[in-house]
Amino acid sequence: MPQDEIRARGLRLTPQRQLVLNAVRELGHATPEEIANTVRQMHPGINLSTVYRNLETLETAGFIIHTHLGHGGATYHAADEITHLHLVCGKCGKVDESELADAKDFVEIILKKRGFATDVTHFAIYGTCAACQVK
Amino acid sequence: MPQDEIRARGLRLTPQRQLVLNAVRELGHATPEEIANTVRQMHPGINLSTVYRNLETLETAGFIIHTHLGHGGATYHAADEITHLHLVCGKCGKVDESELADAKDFVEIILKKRGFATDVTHFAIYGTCAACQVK
DNA sequence: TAATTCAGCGCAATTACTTGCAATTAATTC
DNA sequence: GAATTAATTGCAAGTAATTGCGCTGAATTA
Repeated sequence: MPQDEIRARGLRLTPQRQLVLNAVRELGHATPEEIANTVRQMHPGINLSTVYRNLETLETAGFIIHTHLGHGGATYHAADEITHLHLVCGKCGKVDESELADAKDFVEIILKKRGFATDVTHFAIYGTCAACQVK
Repeated sequence: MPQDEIRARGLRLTPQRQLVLNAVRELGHATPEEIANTVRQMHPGINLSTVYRNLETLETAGFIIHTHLGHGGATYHAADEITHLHLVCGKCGKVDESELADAKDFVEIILKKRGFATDVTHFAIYGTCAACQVK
């Protein structure tokens, strides 16, 4: 439970912040609009700018992560639920998954050659899924 | 020269479209605003919505690519100039590069295990650069 | 070259997202 | 529990990006 962790970072644990984090966890992949709608079920008067600010604060603190699954807006998910790589088909938009271990050698090559510590959980991999390659 | 290629896809080759493509090539990594400013040097009255639409059309047609280098807006670059992976440091924002060949084995694993054909040129790799790891 | 077609344009409206600021309130201290 | 501090909020304004629509013009055809 990150409530103490939120306070440990000098942040306030406000009801709005707790609700935004809960909504991100509950929804899995979610747009800011979807998160706001979920939060409004418990807190009807919450302002959208409050949701956006909390999303940014929670991401900076490491509790959530955002990715751009295709063009347009970002989607958010809880950081501790990242257990797979996201494979996003550019043709049909389907999101498949692959084990983090599949990127292990690749991550080591980049670290050795460039000194760059990759955060493989923080990006979606674009390409074409098996079904769309047939077309 | 993709002028014939643009027409081959049933698209018109308008002066505005040509200028947008030229601007993306000239600027390398560029935001829509930067692209619009460059285009306006040759075509002062062009509308920003025209720039946005042409960016989307050119990307759909495969001439340019956009990535989200960090939070916020996208940046665009010409598709045929993709020769490296982009390594984006989440701490200082610096963009480093690594050879496409470094992802070769990783791409093969994903294709074999998931049947997913990765387009490695279409994403930025997030993490921490060598300098920021020292901190 | 003129007529025709319809992709593309400019404009204004709209949507998505961010920011400045005064008021509120979570957390701390006494 | 009261006083204090400053992070956070709601609101309105502002910026970034998208969309609907009537008109324009690139490309085709005769």
